[in-house]
Amino acid sequence: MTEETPEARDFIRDIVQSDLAAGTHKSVVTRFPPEPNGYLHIGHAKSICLNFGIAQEFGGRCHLRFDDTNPAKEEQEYIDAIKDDVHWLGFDWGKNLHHASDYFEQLYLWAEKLIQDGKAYVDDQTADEIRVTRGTLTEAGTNSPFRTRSIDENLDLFRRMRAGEFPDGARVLRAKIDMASGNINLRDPVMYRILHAPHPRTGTAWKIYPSYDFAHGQSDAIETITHSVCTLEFADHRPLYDWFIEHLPVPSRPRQYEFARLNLTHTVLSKRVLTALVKGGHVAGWDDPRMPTLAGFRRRGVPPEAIRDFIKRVGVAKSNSVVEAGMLDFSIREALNRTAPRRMAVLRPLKVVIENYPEGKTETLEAVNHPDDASLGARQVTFGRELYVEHDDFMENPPKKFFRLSPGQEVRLRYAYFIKCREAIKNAAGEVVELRCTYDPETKGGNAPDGRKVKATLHWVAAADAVDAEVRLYNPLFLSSAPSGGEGFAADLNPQSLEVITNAKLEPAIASGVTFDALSGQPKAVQFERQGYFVCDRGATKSGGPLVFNRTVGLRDSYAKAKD
RNA sequence: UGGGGCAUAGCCAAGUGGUAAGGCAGCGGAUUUUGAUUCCGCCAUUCCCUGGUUCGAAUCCAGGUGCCCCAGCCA
Repeated sequence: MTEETPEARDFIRDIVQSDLAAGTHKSVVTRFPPEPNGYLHIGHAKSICLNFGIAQEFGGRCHLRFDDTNPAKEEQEYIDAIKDDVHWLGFDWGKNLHHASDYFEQLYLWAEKLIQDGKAYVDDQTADEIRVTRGTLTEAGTNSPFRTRSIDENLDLFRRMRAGEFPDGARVLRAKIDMASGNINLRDPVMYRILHAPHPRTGTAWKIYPSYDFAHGQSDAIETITHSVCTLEFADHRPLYDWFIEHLPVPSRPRQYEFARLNLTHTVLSKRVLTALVKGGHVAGWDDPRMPTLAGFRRRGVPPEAIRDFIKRVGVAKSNSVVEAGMLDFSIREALNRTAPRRMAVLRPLKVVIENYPEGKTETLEAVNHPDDASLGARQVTFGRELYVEHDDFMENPPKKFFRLSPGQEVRLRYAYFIKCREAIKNAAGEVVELRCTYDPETKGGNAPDGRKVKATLHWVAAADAVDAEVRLYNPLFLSSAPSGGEGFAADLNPQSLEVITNAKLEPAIASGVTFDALSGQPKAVQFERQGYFVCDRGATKSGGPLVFNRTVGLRDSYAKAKD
């Protein structure tokens, strides 16, 4: 029934497969290593799907490992949110939850070993001095005056760094590699810095913290990670990754592979900018439905399978690319189309009075819940003399290809009757505020016994039992398709990214039964016919107040497209 | 000659010497009580450029060009 996009093939999976075939590894072990300094976004989803996906497909395992080596930026809130999001996306690390901080003691011991081997030294230079002596992209650096310190002095100093004897920034531990290397990462990289900051997990136990470069590869080795997959910008670090692994008695030999990170049009996937968006109040939070965060997508009603499908379609390669946001919309619609029950909701109501329908009378009509899936059943809708239709579905002076309501034009009200517009009533400002129509009682259910056809079918809601709701429509966060994410990013923000409609009219069956899943409490997707997919926003729906719906994604609209 | 990476359609992306997959978008057309869905069909004589090797090159060789990343005690 559900058609899965064919299994992805990519250069990383090819490597895994041949390593397995060659017996290099008996099973594959990967890891997803987020730093808990922000929420996960769809770019992380690519890494999650890759790492967990490989483990699943090849019968291995994938660890969740927090790369928590910088307590100055990391917070427990982010750790919790990341775990939630990975689970929501559909992956499970089982017992394999790890933290780089679990290995602080081992890492420290290995640092001492490097000192003892004459491959690391304590540098007393200031950060500025280190920067200057590192050289430039085209000129070699120069050796630190402390580079030739004795092993004993290095050991003593390093132990005193750990003991907290020195203030932040006073000294660092550096690997002794090559200040003239063309690869700047090899110019005696910093392994440890002094940081008197409490850590979310280790508290105040440590006064020094390992750098990414010294922590990551060794953590991989400790966990017997076979394939350490990361993004392209770390390719330059691979020689350093290998250098530490080669010079240390680590328990396994992981290999690093790099792929191109995901970029999406009309948004930004940089933690720096996303954090600024939240902290600057440009959005309502990390889970604002306009955010490209997993939390944002979830709140907007995007099902996790849609994100997985999208990631699968995008593929994995090494060339930088920017994927059109429309491709994600496609995956979302495809997932939702299969499962979302249909309902009628009028977003911008225009009152309709059926003049030849008896005053005070109502009747009940049957409407199917899904046109292609009878198992979803049917529900009853009320029809009466006064109705609401979509304001956009009426035009007083329609252009050629406008098939909807206009004076004298007959259309079908879905599941109900044919109606014909007799007159449009306007207010003092000349705006159409009400339509006077007639209906054909012979067309009950929506077909004319005489075989005549109409060119449009409209959704509608009976005034008698319409339920009021607020509906929030979301549009791209940024105006330009490729926002720079630079300093002035705020000027590029789309002022129309959120449209709030406060007077929508829903058929009552929306309020009862299709809003939240009884067991999981998750919002249930519903299609408002001819408009799009929506979910109830529980956070915004206050008890006693009107329901609040978020538009997940609109339906394709070839008419709107043809108009432009 | 700093180091590293990448160039295949509007956007992704296969292809690894045998004559350019697939998806998204777009464009036609059929079906349709959602201008939705579904279904059919079209959409690169050419793979950044220029030479070369070869019966044969997107794939191999040489030389160019363009774009991305790196000078945090961030990851």
